[in-house]
Amino acid sequence: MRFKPSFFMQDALAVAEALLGHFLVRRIGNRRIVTKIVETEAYCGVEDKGCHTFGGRRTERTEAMFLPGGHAYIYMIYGMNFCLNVVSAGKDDPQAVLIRAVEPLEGIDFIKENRKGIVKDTDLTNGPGKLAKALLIDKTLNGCDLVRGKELFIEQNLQLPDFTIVSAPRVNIDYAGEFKDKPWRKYIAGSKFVSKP
DNA sequence: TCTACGATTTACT
DNA sequence: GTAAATCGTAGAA
Repeated sequence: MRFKPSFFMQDALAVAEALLGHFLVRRIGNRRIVTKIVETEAYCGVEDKGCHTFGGRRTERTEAMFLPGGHAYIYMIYGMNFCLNVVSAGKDDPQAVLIRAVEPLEGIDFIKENRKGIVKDTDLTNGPGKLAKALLIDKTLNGCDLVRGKELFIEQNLQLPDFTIVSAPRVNIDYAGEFKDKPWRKYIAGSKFVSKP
């Protein structure tokens, strides 16, 4: 079952926590990958020094973050990896949630083809660049609709179990000054599939 | 135009 | 533990 668009209109911090335990689905032709979101990071917009849109920066790269909540913001990092973000809050309020790690549920064979050489199941999708590669996510999906989309979308887990949410500082944003220690990384306690336990 | 560097991964010591 | 890989983008010139 899909979320209502209004689910993504909350601020990034709320969406980062609310997405945990729900499903990220990728469809390519008749192949299908289903994963569970286990780790996220909130990037809180113009106020947040760690965010690409800090100070209202609006460039070609960050344009997708200005879309209404529920769209995808995908960018290349270090010349070799892509990162998937879920745009949050309203139009022209450029916040986003970075999907840092997911747990493969369905289509693991397909994921293994995309992640050649990786043997351990827990190493397939435990990092933003890794999961992008595993789900064949690249810039062609930038700006796509994760609420109504067909190739890449988010589904509600109607049997969401109880779990504890751990808050921790975000990763690799040493340049963010006083924002670098904010506990805006969120993950499911005890999950074997998070990037940094 | 030109330059520096990053919301990372991987391999190697 | 450290470092290389690798290139689009932001910001400066």
